[in-house]
Amino acid sequence: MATGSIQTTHSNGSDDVDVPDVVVERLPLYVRVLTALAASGIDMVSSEQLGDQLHMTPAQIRKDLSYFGRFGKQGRGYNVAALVNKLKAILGLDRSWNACIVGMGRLGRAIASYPGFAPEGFKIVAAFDTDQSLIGTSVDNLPVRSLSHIRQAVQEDDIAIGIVAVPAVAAQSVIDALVDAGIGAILNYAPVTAHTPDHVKIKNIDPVMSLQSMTYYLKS
Amino acid sequence: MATGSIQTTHSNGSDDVDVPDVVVERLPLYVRVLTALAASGIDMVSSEQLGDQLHMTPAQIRKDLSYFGRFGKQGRGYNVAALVNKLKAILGLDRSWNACIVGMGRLGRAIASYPGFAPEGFKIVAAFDTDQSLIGTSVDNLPVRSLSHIRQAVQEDDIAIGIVAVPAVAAQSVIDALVDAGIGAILNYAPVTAHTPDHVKIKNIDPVMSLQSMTYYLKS
DNA sequence: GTTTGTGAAGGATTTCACAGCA
DNA sequence: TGCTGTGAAATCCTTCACAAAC
Repeated sequence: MATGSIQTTHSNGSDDVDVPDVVVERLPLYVRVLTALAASGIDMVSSEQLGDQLHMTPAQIRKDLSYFGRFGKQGRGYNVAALVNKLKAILGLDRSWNACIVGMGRLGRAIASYPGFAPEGFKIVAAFDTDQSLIGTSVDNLPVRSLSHIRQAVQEDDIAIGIVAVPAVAAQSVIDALVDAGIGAILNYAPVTAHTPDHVKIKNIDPVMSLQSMTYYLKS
Repeated sequence: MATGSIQTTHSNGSDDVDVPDVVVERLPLYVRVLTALAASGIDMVSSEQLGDQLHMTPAQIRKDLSYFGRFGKQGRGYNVAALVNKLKAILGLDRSWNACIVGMGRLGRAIASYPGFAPEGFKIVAAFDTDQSLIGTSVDNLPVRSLSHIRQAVQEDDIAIGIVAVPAVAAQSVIDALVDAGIGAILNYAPVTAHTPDHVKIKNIDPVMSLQSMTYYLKS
């Protein structure tokens, strides 16, 4: 809030809700490259330089940013540190988020052990399964609990994100349970097209499907 | 698809390869749901029923399919078995593909052990790393080789797909090496925006970025 | 001089709506 | 009857181009 706070001149004070999803999905990209630039000591950057790094047009970057405010200065570009902070705040990355994993088979354990979440502020604070032989065991000091405790855990531990790593056939019912427990977002590793109500975001991680569309271009 | 087998009635006489990427990316979704329908003994399906399953409009499904031919029958819908076979052929999924993994740290080993690739026809036939302490070890009977052998291996083993699981800082140079070795497609797990020439497709798997865009919608 | 922010233009994708066929 | 395939319309997204600001 400190330096040169620029109020959006659009409408009211709260964030506009008509930002296209595609724009929101690019913001983490900007955060990442800006963070790298800041780490290498660069403090101003133009949309053209950002476009070179990200292989996109400067106009798109400027347009994207313009949905949220005016962050640049004509003739100079953007202040790297200020912009990265602003974007993190817009994305809600100026705080940490609690997540749980459902499904502690091979995949769930690999996700639980993945060291990339914590440095970005995503803390895995609970793990669930329905398999009695897994319940009570621990993975990286994270005890595996019965799925029947999920509602209580989500509320007690302020869990906003559910990570689904169960077999395809179980995924929709697990997702229903997460929604019912009051989760806000789901990262789904199960190879299914799952459905959530409008107020719950879901994103799928599906390497097989990614491969299956690339083979189209593998003319041989 | 090779030449000839699909004729479109478009006025433009030249062979049209202009199927939008976004359409190609939805085809694996259709293959998956059609495969499930076939397994449950259903042999005809309408675009409306498919739309219900996939949460998309029937018109979009019909439009997507129309890029490749006329597969349906008015009043009846689509023959499930015939359509899934046709789509698999279009995507190149009527054969198997060899892949290699570069980077056999924690993530690379998890990918190598993932049992979801082989049933879909993606065979991981080689693994590479630069770490001398890993080279010579095996993961699930897959020997880890020196990255310097990659060019030879890609050609000898007919490897079309490279899976990148190295740290961010090493990713672009590994990708350059894969391109140089003659790979056709890359599945990149490293959190970087990497660049490839136009003839090499690349797709990124980045769970952290997926989370970072969902938090935008979690602001309470 | 440089570069932003943004209306307008252009392009891509989705949806509509209905002719045509089983 | 029911449903596909597809031009046209509508919507969404990207790029252009330039006034304004530094």
